Amino acid sequence: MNPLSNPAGDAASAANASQSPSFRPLYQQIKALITQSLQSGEWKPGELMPSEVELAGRFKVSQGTVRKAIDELAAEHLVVRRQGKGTFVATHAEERAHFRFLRLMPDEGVPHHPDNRVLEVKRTRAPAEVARLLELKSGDAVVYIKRVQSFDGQPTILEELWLPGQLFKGLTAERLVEYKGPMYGLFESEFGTRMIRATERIRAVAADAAASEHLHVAEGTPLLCAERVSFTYGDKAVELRKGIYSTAHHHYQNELS
Amino acid sequence: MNPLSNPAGDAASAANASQSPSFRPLYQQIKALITQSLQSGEWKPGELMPSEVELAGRFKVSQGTVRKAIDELAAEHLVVRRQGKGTFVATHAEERAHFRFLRLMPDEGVPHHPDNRVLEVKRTRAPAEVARLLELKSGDAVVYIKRVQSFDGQPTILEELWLPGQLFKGLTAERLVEYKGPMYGLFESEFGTRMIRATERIRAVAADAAASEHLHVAEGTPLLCAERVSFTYGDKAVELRKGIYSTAHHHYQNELS
DNA sequence: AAGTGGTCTAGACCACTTT
DNA sequence: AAGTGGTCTAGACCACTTC
Repeated sequence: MNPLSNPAGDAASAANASQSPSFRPLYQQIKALITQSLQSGEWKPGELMPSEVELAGRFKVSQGTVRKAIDELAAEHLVVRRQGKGTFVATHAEERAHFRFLRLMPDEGVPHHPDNRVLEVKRTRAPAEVARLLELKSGDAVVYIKRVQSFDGQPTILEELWLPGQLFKGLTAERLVEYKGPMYGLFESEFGTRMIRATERIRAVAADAAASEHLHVAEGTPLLCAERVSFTYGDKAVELRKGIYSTAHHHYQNELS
Repeated sequence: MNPLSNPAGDAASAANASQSPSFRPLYQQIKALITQSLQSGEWKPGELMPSEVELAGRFKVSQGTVRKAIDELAAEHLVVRRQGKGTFVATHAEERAHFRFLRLMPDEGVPHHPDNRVLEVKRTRAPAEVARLLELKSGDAVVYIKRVQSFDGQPTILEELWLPGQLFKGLTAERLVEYKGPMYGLFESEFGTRMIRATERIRAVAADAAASEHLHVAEGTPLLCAERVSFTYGDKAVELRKGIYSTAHHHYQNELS
């Protein structure tokens, strides 16, 4: 009640009205506001964000509260902190940490001479299964991509992607081929859709005719099958990817922690 | 220099002597001290730890500094915080989150009626490959375990384990069978070795005769092969596990975040 | 009522980067 | 020198659990 004896309590009480049910910490609310600004593109991937003091002033809270909000955003890889420089919006473009979404590693060393060959890009209608996983209606427009990734000249990954047609209107084979760097970099810079997290389901399958042809292995060869659903802000599914990995000289690397 | 104008600077300066090179935050040092106490067994898995105020007193730092140290330990799953109750040493025993190390999930629903059948337990000498991954000398004593895990009566996982002989002296088939709950619970309560994190390498392989027999699949069937190295405190490798998973009705679940 | 972790603030100083 | 994030402290109050 008394600003002098409890300046902290004021802000907290004002925002939360001290209601026990539906209580939400101030820093969570600030975090949500910052996330909205990220989503709306007020600060674009790779750009410098306002400083902590600046944000504290804007939201009328202490720097410590802003700090805790940004701490969580950094832990979720939505922003990157650099001491002395500032806080930056995370980006898939320059980010060396695209290892976050590329888990297939050579048995020794690091990926060498990666090369992408686009086999097909077309606009079509979502099959039932795809629609279900992307939370679309069956028959909605989707972009379909099929490509092969090679390392050291060895074809290693055959993958198919489905993207919501509405979000990726101008996506053509040309732009896909032109673009240098990870595909998620293209998605975020050209189509304003940033992949935040993904879930994968991994199985062992036998090589079918297509896999045999593109990965240069005998039909029936055991291969890894990774089915990925990627999400953007607000846990909205925006990519379905089905990858077939040859694990003769590579493995799927995972950390349990 | 002046305690009145900078009470905070005092503790920090005293500990770090304001040396820029080799600078290490106070809370990191506190974290290391607490980790030592965890490792030494001063507080055992499942037990209640001293409160933050108590620890702050012991280490002669502010509660906020202890708090930041414990925050990181909680993020690494070494301890668990419970509001109103206190901070507890994490345990594999009651921990429902043994999903952290069991990534194979049924295609629908959650694991049902799990059942473990121990096929073999023996003490032997480490093969070169095993010794290398466990950071032992080739020929050192190891415990070898082979078992099959079933879900809903369906044999699904065939796995082999190698453990350093020195750490698991009294480990027999009987104790393994008697023990109810996850194996890591047995390891931590009976042998004082707690698994902290692990790395896995996943491949697709063809079922050999053994896999075919124990998992009831035809020879040549594609199966997942997960090679895991687990680490305890101080990043010391203490388990090598090679699992063969049938992915007919299950998949390896992974979160990319 | 007492104790615990959780939130919030204000202020000082440190480490790092740029001007 | 100035600005940024990073550390540390002290103190108040809140939410939750237990007595």
